[in-house]
Amino acid sequence: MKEKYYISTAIAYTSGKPHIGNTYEIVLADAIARYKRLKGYDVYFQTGTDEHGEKIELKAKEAGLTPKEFVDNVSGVIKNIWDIMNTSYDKFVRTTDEQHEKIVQKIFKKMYDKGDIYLGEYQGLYCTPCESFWTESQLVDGKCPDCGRDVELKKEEAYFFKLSKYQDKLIEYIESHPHFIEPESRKNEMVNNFLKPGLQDLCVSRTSFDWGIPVDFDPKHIVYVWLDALTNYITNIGYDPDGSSEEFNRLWPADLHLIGKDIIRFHTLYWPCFLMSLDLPLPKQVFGHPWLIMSDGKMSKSRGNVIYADDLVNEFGVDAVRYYMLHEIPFSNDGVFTRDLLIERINGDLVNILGNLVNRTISMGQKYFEGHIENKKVKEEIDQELITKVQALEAKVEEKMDHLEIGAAIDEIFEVLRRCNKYIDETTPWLLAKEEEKKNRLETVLYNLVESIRICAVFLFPYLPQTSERILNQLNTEDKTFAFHENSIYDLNTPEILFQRIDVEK
RNA sequence: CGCGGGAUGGAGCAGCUUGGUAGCUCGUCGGGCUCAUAACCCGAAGGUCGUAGGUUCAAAUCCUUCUCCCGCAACCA
Repeated sequence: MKEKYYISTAIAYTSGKPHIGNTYEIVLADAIARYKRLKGYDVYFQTGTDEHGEKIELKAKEAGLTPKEFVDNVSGVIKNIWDIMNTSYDKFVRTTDEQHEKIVQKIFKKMYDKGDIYLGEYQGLYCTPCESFWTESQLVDGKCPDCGRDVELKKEEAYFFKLSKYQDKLIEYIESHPHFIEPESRKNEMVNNFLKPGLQDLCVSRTSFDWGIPVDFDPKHIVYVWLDALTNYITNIGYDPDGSSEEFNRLWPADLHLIGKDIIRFHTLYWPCFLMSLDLPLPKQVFGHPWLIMSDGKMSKSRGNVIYADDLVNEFGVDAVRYYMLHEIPFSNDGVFTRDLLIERINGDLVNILGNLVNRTISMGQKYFEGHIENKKVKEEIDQELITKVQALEAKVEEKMDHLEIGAAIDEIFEVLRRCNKYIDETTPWLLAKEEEKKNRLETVLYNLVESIRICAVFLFPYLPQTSERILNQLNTEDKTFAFHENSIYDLNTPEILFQRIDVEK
């Protein structure tokens, strides 16, 4: 019985087409999911779209569509980009799915019956023309940040969730599970800004708009979007207050919620409290990843610096874009996107180190042995250095991946690829080829290279799935194991260019 | 004094927990090689590790001051 691994991304808000920064998360999750599968886990990878809320109601109106028409379209656009990025999610969920809506209503009712949700009065600073509530910190010079007009204190009937009831239990959980919130700086923010001062009860219903899930026993209230959105992680795997499915019992709790650093609060405070209210275990880890930003700051339409992933894929190919996202963004700092840097990575890493190595090795295999390579075992000391490095790769990649240091894991693989290039210089196959009596030594050298490249290709699969398959295909092998085999037989295919060099005009 | 993170050769980063030759990638310069996508390999130059103090035989690493950058500060997602 394989061990399960449940990973999720946040569900994307269907307010518009996601830009490259918004696309980073699904690629990151995909790399982790593929890696875990490679390591033998039974992975369940869920993503999807979050489709309710006032903002969408407004956007739909602007577009002259019904909210449902609007989100059907945007959800499709998002799913399409996820597919263009070659991501291997198992389920794409939508908060407008009937089943989800039904369970959310049941969850709300269950919390209400339990006494964790109660009817109260929401008091806030309200801007009447904008029909929005604002917090004091959101105000600009004490005025509405949208229109600049005065705000007034307004009261409204609303349902509240008793966050305060679970506060101590949550603090205890966070303290006893030091890796629950990653990176650590985010944990500190949550603990210091929210938990230490004390959690206020959360308003979990709205009456100011209609596009959402109605509270079934009081339909003028709409379920708060976050209660609706967060529960997607359980409703879509078979949670039901009246009896959950076997699948749910197998998958829950999730192993990793991968989310943007901007929504840490919802996932590490509200979500755990909701789960405790439902008497469910908490997810094992929430990782608030950094952002991919432009060199001139955050991407936005008003700045005119928006870049979409599908455009880049059309120009450079999916694996080049994946490589950039996965390699350039550090664990806890934002990564900068520039076109120049993308081209530099393609030429410097994918073309020079990886593509050229595969190409020169296979070319020599064809040139000297017509593609047929066996291990003639005419060994020299220098071989072992390479082989040892290849054999150590699995543990090194694992160490980085366990800490979600994706870029560093990729570096480990490229380190071995560099070592292969060096090995070619050290063994000078073109000189061996000139002497007939060194033919077996030459074949041994090529064998070591081909086998090393095979293993690197296997490890590259989570990050560059297409390239990994192309390499294995060129090597004409089905062997996807990690170990360095001594007795394989290769019949190489003809070499083809993996990545085309990008010419930079100067 | 709200809380937290950061400041390391031209660029981007690692090292700091467990003080003791400052490491990596790119760039620059020089050399080698020719199997390969003008790719690959070797070598060199370049850093008072933000500032000022302290602890210590010894500090990028521990403590304190200050400066600058960034994130968070709840009912928008």
